[in-house]
Formats: sequence, structure tokens, C-alpha cells
Amino acid sequence: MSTRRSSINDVAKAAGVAIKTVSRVLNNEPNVRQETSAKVLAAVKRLNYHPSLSARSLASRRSYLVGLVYENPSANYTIEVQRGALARCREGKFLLLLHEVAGRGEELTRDVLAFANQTHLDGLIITPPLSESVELMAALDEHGLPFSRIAPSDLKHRSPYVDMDDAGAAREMTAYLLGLGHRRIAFIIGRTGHHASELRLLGYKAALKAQKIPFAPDYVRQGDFLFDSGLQAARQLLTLPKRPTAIFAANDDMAAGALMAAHEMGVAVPDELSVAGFDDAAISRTVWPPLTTIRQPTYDLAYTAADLLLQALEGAPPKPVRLPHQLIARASTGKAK
Amino acid sequence: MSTRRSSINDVAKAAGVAIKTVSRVLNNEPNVRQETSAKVLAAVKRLNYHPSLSARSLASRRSYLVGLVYENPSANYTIEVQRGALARCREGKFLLLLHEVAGRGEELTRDVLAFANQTHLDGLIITPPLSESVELMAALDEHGLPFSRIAPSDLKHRSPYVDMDDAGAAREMTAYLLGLGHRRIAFIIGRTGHHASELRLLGYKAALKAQKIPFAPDYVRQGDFLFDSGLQAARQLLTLPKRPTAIFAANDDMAAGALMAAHEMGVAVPDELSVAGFDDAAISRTVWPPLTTIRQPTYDLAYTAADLLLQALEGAPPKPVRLPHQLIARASTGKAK
DNA sequence: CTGAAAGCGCTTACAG
DNA sequence: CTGAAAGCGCTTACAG
Repeated sequence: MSTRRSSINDVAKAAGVAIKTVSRVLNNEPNVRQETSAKVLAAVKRLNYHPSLSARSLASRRSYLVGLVYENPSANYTIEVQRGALARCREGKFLLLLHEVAGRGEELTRDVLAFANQTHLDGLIITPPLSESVELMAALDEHGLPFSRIAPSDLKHRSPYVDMDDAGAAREMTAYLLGLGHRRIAFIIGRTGHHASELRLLGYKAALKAQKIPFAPDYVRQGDFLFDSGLQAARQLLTLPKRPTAIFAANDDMAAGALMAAHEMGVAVPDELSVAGFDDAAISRTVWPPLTTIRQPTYDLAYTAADLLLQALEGAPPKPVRLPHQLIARASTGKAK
Repeated sequence: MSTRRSSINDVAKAAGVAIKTVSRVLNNEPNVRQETSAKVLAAVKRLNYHPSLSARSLASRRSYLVGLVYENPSANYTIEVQRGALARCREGKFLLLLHEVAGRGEELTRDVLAFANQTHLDGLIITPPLSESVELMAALDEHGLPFSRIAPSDLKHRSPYVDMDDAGAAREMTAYLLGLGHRRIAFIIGRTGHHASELRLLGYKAALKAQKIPFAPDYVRQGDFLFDSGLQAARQLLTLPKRPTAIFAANDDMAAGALMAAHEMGVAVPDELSVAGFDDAAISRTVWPPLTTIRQPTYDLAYTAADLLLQALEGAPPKPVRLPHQLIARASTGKAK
């Protein structure tokens, strides 16, 4: 089967039309008779023709390449983002190129620009926390590179983005714990500088306020979204004279760490301590007991971000999209006793 | 900065040479004077020139695209594979395209061929368990598509591959448990049809045999590499009249499930039960207690698989590569009591 | 060691 | 509604 691939010329010949007509049919351009179109499509099928991306991009001066830029410690999150973005790119005859960045600040910007230059990308999808980098956005603007963002912090910038209601979700979770009778609810903050960290903290505070529970700084600890920080924070929280009856961590990895601390210290979950997370990552179902958490629509966020980018490449005006979340109650939370 | 990208013509003009000479320098072809080369390189830098992939591939009739084909439930495994393959592709001016397949058998083959046809891939990297599919390999051969495999089962096929010593590693882990004084060691088998599952079972048996411990079928349960199957299997094992003092699961996810079963049933780990896994996946460090496991060199396996493929594309003869593993002792295993 | 010409397979811009 | 020509930016094959 090492016969040469068929080209647009072969199809044109087989269908008895000019190559321009084949091109019209393949690109769904107007002004082709139904009958002509059918002939072309038949020839395409018969010859097992697949257009050459390189010829198309050379002629149209577009690469049909989209870059997905990420720097996220959670593999589950990243894989899900990839799935969503890939699905949308495939639909739009675009190819998705991955780029995991290492550095921050200037280095990050240089890294991403080098990636874009080398591959001649048409556009970029930027995932959190990179979607918050003002320097990166400025650099991309300067180079005229279109991009869309997932969960950005700057909502004023003129580029499309998609997000969820982080503050609202955290408020719901806190209200849920309050509803179970908890009054001493601790909170483990996410990585500093992540917009989501701030929003989730805000939601936690808002829910307490709504119930007139005074905010207790002692019950709030800084984490960094990693398992270990949740473990450390919970160890401190559980040795407090008046220890909390519930811990709400700003993501599942830290909540898993909090569970581990409880196990270490012989604190029964959920009998003596409720633990809640955020993300509905795979780890929320692999720990014991399984975590009550907020389902973040990661796949849909990425699919939508890709969709917004492709639309922007077609010249559509940017419009923000907000996606829904969901509280998932599992065995790690229970009534306060 | 929306000025036109510079082309090979711009560079040739700036350096005062023909475009063919620029091409020679950029592709490290012989027969260019040091001095000429320096002039060209200076112009490349000055103009911030980056060759066009589409022009290059159109002219050379290669796409410079490599596909990574996978179907693995573990995100951590997949991300690590991507990292390794990406690193090697980047070095070789190739782009890596992801393709997660859904089906098996005929559907799988059709799916992968469609992917290759649409993207005009130069070659494929096939990861386990897909690397075991005889149908897929036959189809790729028929279409003249080069590929390399990670951890294949058919070692006779004429295509490059890289693997590790699964049987040897499982034998080591079993011997380690025997060394801790365990005599009733249970084993949870991986997904049926995975070559690695068979090899790891073989290693377990071999280690028992070496110590003249009779093989007890009751202590061996079928799993499928997922957390849940480890949970189920361990529940059964722990209700056996003579329950095992150690459980060795063929991967970390199942070992994590076994840990959960122990927690449920109030069996202390490692005091009353040792649990060991395989892979050194992230989950091995997020469960309690952290898992003793085998470090699988996933990144290196993928890097090497990409390397072998790129070499094959240059016409190098295929040669198999075996990479080392490592037993990592953590807190989930202890002396038998 | 260097270069001029042809051509890869499409789309763009234009003509009819 | 359809087509002929030019050209995108490189590499190949060849000449010198």
C-alpha cells in the first residue's frame, strides 16, 4: 500500500472538474452545484483523499496549529483539559500542540513566545494559573498572537475566556457544612497568586458571614494546592485547643492531605471531622473516605476555550462564557456531633 | 509587530547567498564554508527567522508529525509518557500529536488509521496496552507506517521497541516481602490481556518458588488495574480463614484499593498487613501509608520510544532497548509478625 | 563549495 | 456556478 497519496489533482481529474472546484467543495464554499459537489465527494471517497495540511497552510498562510499551554501539578486536571481542547480542535481541522512551561514571569513569556515562533502557531489556549499572567498576555498581544483563556483573573482584557463561579461554589460548600451543623469550619487556602485561591477564600468567608459566624483567622491556613501542604495545614489545625469539626480545602489534593493528617492523629472521618475538597479530581475517589467536593467542569472549560479561540480566528468578537459547577456529597462529610 | 514573518528569501538576501545555501546551513548539510555558514546564521538571528514547517514538509514530502497513541486509565502515567515523547520530538524538530483511542480490535485499528491518514503522520509511538495489538501492528505495516512501541508483547516483530523487566521487578518485590518474613503473600493480577500482567504474575511465582513457598491459588485474585478491583480483591483476601500478611498488587491503583479495604476492615497497615504496588505513580505517595512500589521509568521509556522512531525514520535498523527499574520501600510494608 | 530551476499541493485573486 | 494562473516557502535533483 505504499502507493502515492492522492492529491487534489487526482481528485479533480477523477471528478472531471478543476482543482479550484475540489477546493470549494472541501471547504464548504458557496457556489457549487449540488451535482458537481456529489461528483467531487465521490471521487474523494474513491481515492481515499485527505488534503495535505502543509499545502493548505503554505497557501493560506495559516498553520492550523493551536498551542495548549499549561503548568499545573495535577495530571488529572491536565489530561482532562487536553481531552476537551483536542475534541474541539479535531472538529475544526486544527491540530493541537502541547506545551508545558517551566518558569514564571519573564522566563515564562520567553518560553511561550519561542514555542509560538518555532511552530508558527495560529493561536494559544492558556490554562490556569498561566491564564493570570499579565506579562504573558501583553507579550502575546504585542506579537499579534490570538489566545483564549481558562479561568483568568483579568476579565477586562480583550480576549475570549471561559470560567466557572469559584466564589459561589466555595460559598455553597461552606453553606453545606454549616447545614450539617458545623460551626468551627477551617479553610485551607490554595496557592498564593492563583486567582481561584482568592475567590474560593472569598466564598468561604461570605458563607460564614451569611450565617453570622465570626471569621476566625486561626482556622485559615495557607496551602499551595499540593497534597503535602494540606497535610501540614491539617496537622496544625487538629492540634488547636478548639479544633475544627470540619476542614474545607481549596482543592482535592490538599483535602486528601488533610485526610492523611486525620488518619495519623487518630481522628475519625467523618465522625469527628468532616473534610471537603474542590475539583472532583480522581484523587477524591481514591482516598478514604471518598471526598465531598465541587465538580469543576474541566473538560467543558477546555472545549469551550478551544471553541472561543477558533471562533476568534474566524474573526468573531470575543464573548466570555461561564460554566456551571456541582457540589458532590460523599462520605468524608457528616453531621457535626 | 504584525510585520510579515521573514522567509528563507529574506535570509538569503541578507546574507548575500542563494536560498539553497541557507537551507544547507539550517539542515546541517555538508559542503558549506565556515565563513558562509556564519554569515547565514547571523542573518537568521538578525531577522528572527524560523523555517516554515509547512513549506519544508510540502517540499520534502514528510509531515514532521509524530503521533502518540494511548489508551491508559492512569493520567499520571499518560502525562509522563507525553513528557518523555515531547522532549525527544522537540529535539528533532518533530511535532507530537496526541491521540487517545477508545475502542479495541478492529475499531481501534480503524481509529488509528483514520488519525494517521488525516494528519499525514510520519510515524507513531504506541503505548501499552495498545502496543500489544497484533491487528494494529499488521494494519500499520500494510500501510507502510513506521512505529515504535513501549512495553510490547511481540518481541519478534521488526519494529523498534523499549521495555523494562516486569517479571524481574515483580520477583524482586516478592523477594523483598519474603525477606521481611512474610510467608502468606497474596497477589492481585493486572488487567487480563495486558502482557505486563502476565509478566508480573510470573515474577511473583518465580520468587515464591525460589524460596520453596508453595503457590496458593486462593491468594491470587484477578484485578483490572483499577482502584476498585484492588478494593474488591483485597476484601476477599482479608476474609480468608488464613488471611495473607502481605498483598502485592500489580499496580499502584489496585494497591491503593487494597489499602482502602484494610482501612474499612480495621486491619492495620503495615502492622497487620503489608501492601505493595507497582509503577511509583503519584497515588503511591498520596495514600496512607505511602506505598512500597517499583519505580517504572515511564518518562525514559517514552523518550526512548520517540528516539527509536526518529532513528527509524532516518533509516536506522531497529534495536530493542531495556531500561532499569527500582524498588522503592515506603511505609506500607513492614516485618511480618 | 555554491547556485538556478522546478515542483511539492494547496489557496488567493481574478476572470468569465 | 466554474476555472486558469500565480504563488505560498521550502527541498530535490542537478549543474558547475
